[in-house]
Amino acid sequence: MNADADIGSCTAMRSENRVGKLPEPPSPIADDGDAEHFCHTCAFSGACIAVGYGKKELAELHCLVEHVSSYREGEYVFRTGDPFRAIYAVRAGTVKTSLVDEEGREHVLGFYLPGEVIGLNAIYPDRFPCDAVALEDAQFCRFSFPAMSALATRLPAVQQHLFRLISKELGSASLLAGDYSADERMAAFLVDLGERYAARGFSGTHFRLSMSRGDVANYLRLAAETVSRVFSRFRTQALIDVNGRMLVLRDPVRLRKIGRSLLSG
Amino acid sequence: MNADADIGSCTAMRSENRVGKLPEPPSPIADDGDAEHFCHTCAFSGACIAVGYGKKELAELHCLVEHVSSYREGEYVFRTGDPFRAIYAVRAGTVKTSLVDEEGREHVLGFYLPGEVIGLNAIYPDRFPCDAVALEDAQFCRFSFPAMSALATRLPAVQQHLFRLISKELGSASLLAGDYSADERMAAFLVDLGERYAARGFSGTHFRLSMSRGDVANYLRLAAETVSRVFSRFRTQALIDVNGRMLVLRDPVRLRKIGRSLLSG
DNA sequence: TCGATCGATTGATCTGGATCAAGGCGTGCC
DNA sequence: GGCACGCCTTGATCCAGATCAATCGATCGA
Repeated sequence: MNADADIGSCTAMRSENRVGKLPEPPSPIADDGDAEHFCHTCAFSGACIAVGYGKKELAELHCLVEHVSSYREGEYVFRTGDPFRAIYAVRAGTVKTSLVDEEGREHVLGFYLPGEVIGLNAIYPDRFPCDAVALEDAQFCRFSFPAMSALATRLPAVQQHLFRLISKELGSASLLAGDYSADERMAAFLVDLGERYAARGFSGTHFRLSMSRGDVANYLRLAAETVSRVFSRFRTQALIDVNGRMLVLRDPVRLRKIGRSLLSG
Repeated sequence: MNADADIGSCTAMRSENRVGKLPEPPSPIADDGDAEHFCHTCAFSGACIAVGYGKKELAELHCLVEHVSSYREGEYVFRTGDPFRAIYAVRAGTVKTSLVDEEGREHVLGFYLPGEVIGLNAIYPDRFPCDAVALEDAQFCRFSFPAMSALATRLPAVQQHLFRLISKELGSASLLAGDYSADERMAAFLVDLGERYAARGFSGTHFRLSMSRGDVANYLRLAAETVSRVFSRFRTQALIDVNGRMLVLRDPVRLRKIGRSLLSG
């Protein structure tokens, strides 16, 4: 549904999601721990790019990571209009991308979890068409896009990966553009989030929403009150447990059924 | 707004749009006429890829065109689930892409004019995630995607072009996913269509809608009746003239203002 | 400890656009 | 020519979700 995209995966993560019922889970971090000893700090030694590439590719990508940056909650990774130079792999934290239209209304484009990539929509206009804000303290690996393209020229696997990355995000965006009910959207959103966490090695049923109700609402094209109401309804239907931002998917199967039109489509 | 994308442009078109007030315009065809003598019939000799590449690239791309196909109105170029092998450049006619969800509801993803490319959203799933139907008799150049990728590996310009193509479509899809009123959507849609026609050398203010009201409605997430009503309202406001499917943008400036949140964003 | 502030929930009401319904109009076919 | 079928338009009504409003915590700084 959303941009479930990663550069080569960063999937070597082994971190356990220690969430039990509704305690605060550890802030997810994409860190492989070992696996070629890359992606340790994502600084010089890390590329957050592991699975699927050989050592040669790894070493090359490795050199691409220009810079690892940390941002505090609320800080901007980039802003609308900034010249496009690089894409960013989220290493820790969650990012929201959004744009403010001519009327001053905000439109949330997406939420990005550790292991996912932001900035791909900037390639065409050659400027960032949206803002990217850290919803929690976050870390990123910054990849120079020109350098990455050059590498892609030499390594077909990298090129292919980039194509797939953008194409995947295109598919997600198109789906979200469709006409669906509030329940369908919410269910699909929750299941999708769960699956993305699960893909990173975290719990797919117990997690913390790092964004406000307002952000969820905006993303799903709903009002914040509607999001609240749907949560309540889903709770009385034993589909989920919500406690503030802590969330438990109690019946992922039924949720998936509700949101099926938007999922895996 | 929509996928205003072309492979290298096909822009050498010189065809005049002979539409006066509301007569039937010629069916737009992307044909450069001369310019390296490519893209004549788009068969063996044409690649529909011209501007920006040197002769070498042209010659190479040229060889990529596997196949030129003609479709009658209503025929499918590809269907949901078909294995992804190639992308298609529209040479003539208009194409609608759409998907049918689990509930059986259709969701129109986009309309593609001559010079634009369909199939890019199939890269990731490696299958076409939607149907593509000719809304009028149409012609396409078919490019093997593996071959194109291989070429992109050798020719950075081609790679860059592909990245931009997908990224552009991603931007359009995200915009459309936002929350806007019926008027904003319609105005933006009309202006965007006009601009895309204009970019191909046709009139940007006098053109024929090749899709039904129902298709426009579905694309804009509205009911067909609403599209009709907005047309009527825009007409009484002297913004447009509509006569069946013939359309005149009488006040593009004001239209653009109405749809500005969705345009050039 | 006390406000103050901000986010979330819940209730009451409103409304943009959907849905239902009834013609009109053009086009093609017999 | 005339009929039938699709598409489009227009009017009447309905409803999902927005908006307005009130309350209830949390969190936080003084």
